[in-house]
Amino acid sequence: MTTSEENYLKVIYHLSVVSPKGVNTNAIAGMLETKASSVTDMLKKLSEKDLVKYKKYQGASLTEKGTLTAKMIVRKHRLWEVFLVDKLNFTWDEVHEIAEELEHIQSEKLINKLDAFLNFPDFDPHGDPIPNANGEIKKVQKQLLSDAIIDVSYKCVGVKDSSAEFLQYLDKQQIALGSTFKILEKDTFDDILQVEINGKKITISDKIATNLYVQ
Amino acid sequence: MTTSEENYLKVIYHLSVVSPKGVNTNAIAGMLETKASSVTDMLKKLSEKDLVKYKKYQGASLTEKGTLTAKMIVRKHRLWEVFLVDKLNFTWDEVHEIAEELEHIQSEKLINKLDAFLNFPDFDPHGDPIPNANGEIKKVQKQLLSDAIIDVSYKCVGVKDSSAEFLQYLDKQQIALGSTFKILEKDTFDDILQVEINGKKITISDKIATNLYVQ
DNA sequence: ATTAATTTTTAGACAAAACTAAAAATATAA
DNA sequence: TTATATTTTTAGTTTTGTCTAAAAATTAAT
Repeated sequence: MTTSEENYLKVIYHLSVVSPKGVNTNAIAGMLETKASSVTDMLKKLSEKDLVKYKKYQGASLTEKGTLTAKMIVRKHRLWEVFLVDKLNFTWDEVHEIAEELEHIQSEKLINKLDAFLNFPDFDPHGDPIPNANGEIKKVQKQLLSDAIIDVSYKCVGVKDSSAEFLQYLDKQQIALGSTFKILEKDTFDDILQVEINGKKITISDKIATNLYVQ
Repeated sequence: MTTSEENYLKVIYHLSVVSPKGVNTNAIAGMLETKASSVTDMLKKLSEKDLVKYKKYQGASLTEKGTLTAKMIVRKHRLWEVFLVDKLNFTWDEVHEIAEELEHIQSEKLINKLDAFLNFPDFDPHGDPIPNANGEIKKVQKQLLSDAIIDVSYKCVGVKDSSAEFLQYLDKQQIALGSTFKILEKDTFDDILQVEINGKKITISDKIATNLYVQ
């Protein structure tokens, strides 16, 4: 498996959540910052290897083999993120880029020993679930803060957007995984929320509320 | 920097210890399991980048910039080895291969944080010195067991051959870094040694004695 | 000091993964 | 439903790092 092939599988895996019956060539190209023609070439190659189901003009989806492979890459990515944050004291906005490299290290023994060293975490520093060694993922009930109900208490369990900019904004607002939320007021016109976070009252825009998962 | 360029620098760095005035094209090819013609191509490229001093038919040596780059790769390799052994409980014969991949992860911040996490180790699991963030290497007085004197007490501080086979053989003989040695008898004809290791008397062949560093 | 052997370099080709530009298929709109 | 727009694929290049085979330079040997 080359790094390039792995990156394609990972992107198709992530895009399949929203397009389960077939991921568009252009969508893949967009995620990988490459051209559609390059994607076509790679889809043929991955199809030959029985990792991707691909019919011309019909988009791509992962085979069972491809899905498991993709999950193992995601597993590696997220475990390394936990390592970087928990053990090396990186902040949650710094780890994605480094994990993008580390996820391509091959040894299965390495990743299973790392998993044990980290005490078999279920979630990465952004609240995303970590597939176990069999590819099983602990599904968890969560909703966007924007869909939350007034006066009910919630806990922040994840972010939808995990860009460095967004994460740094959350740091500035002192919002982190585990923060407690209660919506005090919801403006129906512009969707701006008055929220109590960890006891403090602040105003939160719709853009933030639609990118925070609570429980 | 590509992985391939880094591997060439690393090999030239290691071979320079024995051929300081210029490393042969064939020697590099041998270490990298590639062909001499490929080496010539790469030497030209590295020379353009001012990492290698290269004159046709004259062999290659590292520039100052190339030396520092090579040292940083060696630093990464050896720090990862310490991590694998000390934190993930790998054995010393398992770590080289994995470190060959990990040494190409780019982030400098990562490696410095890893260094701190490991408490700034001076030596890797095979007794080889770890360059610090400035490329400085703690030089240490050591000699081969084959050059040791009868009836003097020594401590094992490193291995010259760090192949998995040799390391596994040492494990079987219960020889590890820190083991104490005393040569009891030296056969001048076939160079076989009678040695006391950690209090136990055993026979050691010349091949072993010329691959163990003591102090 | 020539000749022979070895090492190194050049020249030309190839595979992987990308690209551009043009053609083909599909989707959208009048 | 036909025309237009968009998406996807094909065809042909490029770059990186490798290869083989042949030529050139160096080293060793008689």
